[in-house]
Amino acid sequence: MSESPTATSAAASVTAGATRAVRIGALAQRVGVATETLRYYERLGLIAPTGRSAANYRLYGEAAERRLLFIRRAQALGFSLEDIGELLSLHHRAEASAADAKRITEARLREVEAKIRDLERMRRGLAELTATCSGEGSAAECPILASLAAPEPK
Amino acid sequence: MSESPTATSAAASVTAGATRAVRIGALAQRVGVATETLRYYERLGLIAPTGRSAANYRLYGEAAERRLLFIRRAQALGFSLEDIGELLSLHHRAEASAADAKRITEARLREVEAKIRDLERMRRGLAELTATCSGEGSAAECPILASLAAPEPK
DNA sequence: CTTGACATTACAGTAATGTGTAAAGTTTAA
DNA sequence: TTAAACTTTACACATTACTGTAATGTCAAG
Repeated sequence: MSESPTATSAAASVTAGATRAVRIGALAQRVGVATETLRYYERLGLIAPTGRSAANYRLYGEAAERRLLFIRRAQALGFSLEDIGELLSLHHRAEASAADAKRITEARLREVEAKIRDLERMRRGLAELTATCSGEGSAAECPILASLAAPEPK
Repeated sequence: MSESPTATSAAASVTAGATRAVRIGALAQRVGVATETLRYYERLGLIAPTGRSAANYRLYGEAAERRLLFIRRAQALGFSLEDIGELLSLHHRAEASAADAKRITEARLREVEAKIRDLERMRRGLAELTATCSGEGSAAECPILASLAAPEPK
């Protein structure tokens, strides 16, 4: 079985030409995610192996790494995996329009801004509470608990 | 069975004295949550019925409503139900210290602030992306997609 | 007496993004 | 050759805060 030029052996030794197919573990390590995550992304349709080895192992080309980096950057911006799927599909459908990508991005921006406003409101409320409580004495005298229990939350 | 002064009939008709026990549906409607939510809170140990009717229905006194309002106010400030459980238990344990409530509140404040910083970073990134894309042309020319796909996310 | 609204318990499902496991087969290095 | 490391599939579990369902029992009104 050692003379068969399977893609696996190519991954391990051949440095020539176009393809350097790697298995899932190697790809996962390169981009810093778990192999299970890659299979999960595959189920979601975000990424697929280029092919399979003779033993049915997933094999990935270089495009896979770029695709995963795309996913990570988009995640860092707060896009959901569903959004990311759309962005990826726009990315390689030439007939897609830039307007679609812009629409998705603006929608996400509005969501992020809304969430920031919510959290700012919480932050102000929490800051007020901590400011009123010296941390001394019993819970019965604690202004934080009193404020939460008050009939008028002000 | 009609002359037995069950708590249920008391809830329905008696207006005298200290107790106005209500069933789960009435309490839920008053505070604007679903009955399933109240049973869920009970499983978490956040609230318990004052007693049970002859037919084993949950019966709640006035304290229940105040307790639920406490929960809602704390939720609005971003406390998890687990945190809320702690705050509630501090609230009615006289020997508890105000420092505990302050510690929980400050921890929550720090989490909220951290989340705001994350979201601010996302907001800036998303705003930059939307600014660079006119929305005209094909996806191939879209600076948003180009930026996400770029080897250097800058 | 029947109908409809309300209650009970126990358990399964949702959303989002993974993580972990079992049982089996494959590849690599010593 | 053998052991360690890797991969496969299919499925269950983690988190948070609920929501829904089934099968059954109870209560008020007409």
